[in-house]
Amino acid sequence: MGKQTTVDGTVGKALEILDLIASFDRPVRFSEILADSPHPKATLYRLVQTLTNQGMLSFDDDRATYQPGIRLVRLAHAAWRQSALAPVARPILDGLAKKLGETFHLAQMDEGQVLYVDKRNAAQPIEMFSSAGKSGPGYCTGVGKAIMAFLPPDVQDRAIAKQSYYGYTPTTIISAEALRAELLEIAETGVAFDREEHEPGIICIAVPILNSKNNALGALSLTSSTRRHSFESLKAHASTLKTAAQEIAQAAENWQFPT
Amino acid sequence: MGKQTTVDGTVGKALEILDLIASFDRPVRFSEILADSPHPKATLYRLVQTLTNQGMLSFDDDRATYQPGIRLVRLAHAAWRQSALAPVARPILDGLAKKLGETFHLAQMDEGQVLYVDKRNAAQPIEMFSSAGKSGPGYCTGVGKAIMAFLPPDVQDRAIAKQSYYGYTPTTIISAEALRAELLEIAETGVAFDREEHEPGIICIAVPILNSKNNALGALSLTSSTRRHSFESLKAHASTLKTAAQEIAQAAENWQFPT
DNA sequence: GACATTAGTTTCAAATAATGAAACCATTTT
DNA sequence: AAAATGGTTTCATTATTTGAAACTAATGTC
Repeated sequence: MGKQTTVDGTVGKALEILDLIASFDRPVRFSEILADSPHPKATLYRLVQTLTNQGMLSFDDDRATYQPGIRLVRLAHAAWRQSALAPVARPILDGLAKKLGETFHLAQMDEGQVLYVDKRNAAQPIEMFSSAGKSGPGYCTGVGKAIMAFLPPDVQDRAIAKQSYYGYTPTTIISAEALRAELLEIAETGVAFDREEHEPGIICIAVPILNSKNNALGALSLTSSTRRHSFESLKAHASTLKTAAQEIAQAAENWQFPT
Repeated sequence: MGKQTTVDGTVGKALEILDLIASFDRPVRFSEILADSPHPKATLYRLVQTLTNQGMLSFDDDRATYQPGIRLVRLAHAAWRQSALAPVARPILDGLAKKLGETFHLAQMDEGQVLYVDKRNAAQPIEMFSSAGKSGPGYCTGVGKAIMAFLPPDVQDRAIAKQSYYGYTPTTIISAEALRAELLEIAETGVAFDREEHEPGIICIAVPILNSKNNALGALSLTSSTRRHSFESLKAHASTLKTAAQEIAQAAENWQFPT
């Protein structure tokens, strides 16, 4: 009878509020949160207080605004270090960027959303959190499709269902059926493309990083613009990317802990 | 009667567990968490389940282990972007690193702990989350002392009380009284030093980043080794650092949002 | 300067969710 | 086969959360 709106008691509600506040992307006043939240004033008030006490939100006394707190950054550090992929992939990404002078992304998937966990750009110095931690849609990015194509059926179904299918550009995939068809093809070839589906002029080739069961742990992509590359010239990098992805998978698999 | 052990209901407990799991710094099994937690099995079990459902923890099916989840990384991205200091300080840090070819840290304080929010190293490319998000003790680092010296009395008292005073090296400050004395001095001069107090051979000079009320928003430091620098040569950078800190403070203060 | 409005905080009885001892199940060990 | 370990579920009890409403403080209006 209808979908469970995912709340998981008080903790769920509190985290929902965190998300909400983060989504504003600027300090917000209590009343703004209230307007966007389903909770009554008093309830929200106490929840926000708790989060603030806990350092998950920080409160600016002068401006009376809330924003995501610094405790999150500390926790995320632990998450990142352990997200099997990012740390082990670093040397490999470095190598790719140095050798090819292109822009590479390492991404994982979280609830149908692509989460970039690392990025290399031979030209500019690395950006910090400003790019790692960023997230984007799964259905219209190379990495997103590469990952989705190699997900266990049930997880894949959920991921497909969670996409928005908003038409960013004329080539964006705007239906679950079309996405399913493309995922099948990607599962065959092991390579995904972004054909200006998210942003005009931006194209990319992506390959999944697969574990021993052939499930995607993440994906690796080379991003470029239509001015720099044609699809043919992108395809030329496919095997290099595949090799790198395999190396990363290998390294991740081997990265076990002493017992 | 006795100190409130900071729990804030269910949400507090859940976050405590997150911290606990993060502190292991490797995937952990349920029983390991149980052993280190004050909660009975069933309670902990449900809490961990909730956190996993919520993506704050991720569960490895094969190994039956938990680790900090990827949703944290996404949230932290928002936190970092908004932590008034880090984004506005970027160009200034870049400039310092390029000009002086030294290692710089930008840090804030969270509950008496120093949290590094950015780092520049002229020699090597920037490390990502691997250094940003890292945290360290406040009482034996340059940035920690620089910040603590410029905290409102009540906050400072709490920060002083929360230090461990573990003697990392022979020069480590190992009592609250000694720390207080040094903080007074730092408040006078506006400059803090780490005299190999945290790690042998590592020294640093740090200055606070102050808001208009003379309270510390964070601190900026130049870190080096005893081989590269004497204290005198570090001191020579004091005014450069102070200027940079002022610029950052200025930029942070001005960084308001359109109304 | 009184009056109204908006924004934030507190109260308290009712509703709900968290608790944890114990039982249970599934593996692994002896 | 028996015992132990590790994880999961149950359910009556207990404690927390809930939210309508009352309240306070600050700001705006006439």
